[in-house]
Amino acid sequence: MRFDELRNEQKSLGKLIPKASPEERAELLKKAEQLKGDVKAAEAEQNEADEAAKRLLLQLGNIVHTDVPVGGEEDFTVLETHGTIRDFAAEGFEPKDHLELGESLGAIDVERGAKVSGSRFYYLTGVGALLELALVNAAIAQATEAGFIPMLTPALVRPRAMEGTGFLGQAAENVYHLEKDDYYLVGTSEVPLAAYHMDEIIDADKLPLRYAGFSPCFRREAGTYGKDTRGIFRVHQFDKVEMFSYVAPEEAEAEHQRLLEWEKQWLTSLELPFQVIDVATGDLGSSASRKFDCEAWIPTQGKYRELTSASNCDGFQARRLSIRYRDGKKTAPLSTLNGTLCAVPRTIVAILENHQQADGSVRVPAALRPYLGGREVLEPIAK
RNA sequence: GGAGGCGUCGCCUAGUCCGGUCUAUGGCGCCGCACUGCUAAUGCGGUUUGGGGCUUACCCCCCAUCGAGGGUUCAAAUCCCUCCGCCUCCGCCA
Repeated sequence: MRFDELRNEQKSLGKLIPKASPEERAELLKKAEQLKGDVKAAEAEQNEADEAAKRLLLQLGNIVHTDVPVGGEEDFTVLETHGTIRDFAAEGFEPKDHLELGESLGAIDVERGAKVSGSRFYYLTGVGALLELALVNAAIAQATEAGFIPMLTPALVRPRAMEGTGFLGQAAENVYHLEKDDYYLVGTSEVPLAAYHMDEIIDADKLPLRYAGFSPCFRREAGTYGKDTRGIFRVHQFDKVEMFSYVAPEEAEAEHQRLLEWEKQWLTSLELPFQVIDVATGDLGSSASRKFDCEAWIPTQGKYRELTSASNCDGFQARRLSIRYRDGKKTAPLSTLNGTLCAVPRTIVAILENHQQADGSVRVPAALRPYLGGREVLEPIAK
């Protein structure tokens, strides 16, 4: 018999006991005692089934949008191209890579980063440190202007937050875990921003909710040995400004486009040439139904590389984190979306390489100057 | 790190000592209706969430839910254990 039926029987029996005469009472107690075992067994069975269903549900990835190109990492579709790639040959000099530039500007120190913390760690020094602060301030200013609420978030989170955002699936090997305290180091503020409204029901008229998170990001970069080993393109720790939206499901696709527009606005203001790609199915991860990346041109690599990424997670994270919205009488999972505004090291790479000049100096894009004390050019320092 | 207090269906709150009469009290807010030139006030009703049954739908019925999970018991908001969070005091610390 089902648990709720047995339980109903047990409850009605329980109501009779206090009122019963002594001899009736003994009889009832005997019956109740026998029922106890049945109830317990049925409950255990129900719990087991619930657990199994939950486990299976957590293994499911999001459903991919039908327009997403099918294939692996290389099978993306280019949607748009913006800006002009510089012809350094025509300008009469060979472009230096970001590390060479960064070192001569006194902006980047990877040697001491490696000495202190190991490979893929770095120091931003002098003008490099100022450049990060300028980028972060400019990005937060743009997001705030667009209506995002600025947020400084925890970088250590509980397992539930990590699991709920979908980072303990196939991406788990890239996540740092503090075993002693069972904390995870977030790889993006998407995690604390999504978990922010965990277990909440949000009134429909409060949507959309938009947050601009700033946090350090930690990535183990397991499985990327030998990839992007020079400089600060791929590192274990960096800072990032991230956009995060909670919207009604029917608004998700439009919001995805809006996030992309804000990313394009940002890269355009930095005067970087870039393309927008529709990421292929094999490179989506478990939580996104569709992902648009903005890739900036990196002169010394001769190709476009990912700077920002905007994902539509639909109800995937909301279901796992139990975040719903109330529209009239009905409550239903809402949709969550996230998009990079500024991942600092990669943005620095792109700025240094694209805006370098023949004498080794780097031109500061106009939009960034107010955040760098009006500085127009970063000059190499004497050794 | 040490000591103590606390966590109740939006918010506040009764109930916990002493288990069954809890189908969780009352107030606020909110929603609906009534009434009144309008507003206000007043009256009546409703107002956690999830699952299941019935149903065109509504209604209604059942189960779970008193921070979470275990345990004791015929029976747990109430007793016991573990964990989480908040508050107060002490210690330490940017």
